[in-house]
Amino acid sequence: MTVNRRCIIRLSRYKNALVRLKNLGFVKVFSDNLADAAGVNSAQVRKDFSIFGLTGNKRGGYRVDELLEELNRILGKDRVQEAVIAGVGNIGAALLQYNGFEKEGIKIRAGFEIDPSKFRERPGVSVLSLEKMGGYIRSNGIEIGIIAVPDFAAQQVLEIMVNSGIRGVLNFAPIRLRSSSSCIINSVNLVAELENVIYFTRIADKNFEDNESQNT
Amino acid sequence: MTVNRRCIIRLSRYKNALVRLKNLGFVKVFSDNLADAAGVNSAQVRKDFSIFGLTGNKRGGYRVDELLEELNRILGKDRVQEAVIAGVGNIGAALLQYNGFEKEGIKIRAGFEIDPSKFRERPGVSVLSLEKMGGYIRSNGIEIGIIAVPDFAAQQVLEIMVNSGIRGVLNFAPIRLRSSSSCIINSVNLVAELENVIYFTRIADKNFEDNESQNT
DNA sequence: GCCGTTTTGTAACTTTTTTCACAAAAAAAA
DNA sequence: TTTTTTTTGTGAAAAAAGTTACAAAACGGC
Repeated sequence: MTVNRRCIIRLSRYKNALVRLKNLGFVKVFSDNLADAAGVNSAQVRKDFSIFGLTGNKRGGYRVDELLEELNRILGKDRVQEAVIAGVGNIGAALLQYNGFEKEGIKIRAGFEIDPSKFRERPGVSVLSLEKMGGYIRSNGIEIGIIAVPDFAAQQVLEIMVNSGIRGVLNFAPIRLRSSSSCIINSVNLVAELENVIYFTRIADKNFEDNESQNT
Repeated sequence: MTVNRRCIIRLSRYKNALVRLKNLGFVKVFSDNLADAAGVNSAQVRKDFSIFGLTGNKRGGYRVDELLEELNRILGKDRVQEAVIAGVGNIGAALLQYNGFEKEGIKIRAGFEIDPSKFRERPGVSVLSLEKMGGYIRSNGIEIGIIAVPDFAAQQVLEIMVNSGIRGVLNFAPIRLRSSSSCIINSVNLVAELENVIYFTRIADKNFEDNESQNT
């Protein structure tokens, strides 16, 4: 009954599925369809919806339009969300230009770097000195930050962000960040995610070999 | 007692923490230290270790060297893991050059694209036509794939990968991929992760406002 | 060598998350 | 209109994940 990280991730998935269904001309949708698209049980879908008071019609399912609008509202899409990125290396630069965010109403306003060779003024998104980050966040009232600096610099960058008014952070540095409760942190560790794939792939290989040897 | 996704993610974190501790000159480590570094309970650490038969010494903790070696073995670091990337747009290009993978013994061998303007032969990593992907995977015996193509192309790319011998995939396309059980899929949805941050940030703001209005 | 202290390993418990199952509602069919 | 069918919404049950708590072991000081 509580709203947790995974629950919100599921809402994002339902939303994505709905956008696709809408583009295909669907007008209504059943919990079953969304469950399938999100890879969960249909009761899970209905339960998630009930948490947020999203209701459908018995036998009629949910109206795609309405549901999409509600999900967008819940996920904060009723206004453009602005964010900044610290660290414009490989990952940071990619995110700075990534059109997936813009499509979903998230606008990356600027990037900040320590390496001057990466500075550049651009029409939409500038890359500025990391020293200017605090001031930028404060004067533009930015609340969301993305950390894509090396692990040894991440905690310090976080502190600048939080002190300047950032309330939520998506962190790509492979280290645990500590923050006051006033700042939400969500970490994505790309290496760990790939190690995860590698682990389960090898396990599967092993099981397969085991099965084969059993068959002999 | 079961090995699940989160458990392996934790192992990666313990491993990262151990590397840092080793560089700081630590010779032994306690479950407490690792728990702290990974943001979990110390019993969780010991339980995770017990699943894999990793033992320490009562009162003596764990030897950093040994533990690191064991974790590396479990996570498949006893040999270089090779991977290919489909889609060399923003995210794909960043991952192609990301040094975090190489540092952890994961070698991205090639990228594959549909857009010829992105083709290029490079000393280490070439970007080739997507049409060549199947052949490349097969002739090099690659088992791990990274999908960074747009959502509408992802399922098709997955099928080429699986048919060519890929056994595990890290997927960045914001769509649910369906595969035979012979291929492990782990999806990272960057927009959903950021939406997650935004959601909880707004909730926190709301609670804060609520608290303030209570104080008035 | 003995004693107090610290830390592991794990069994039992608690909490969280997911699934099952079904009454109630509503559409469609008869 | 009545019956049948389908699908929601939600308690209750099950499964999974995480925490507590403590006996057993091992280190260091005396």
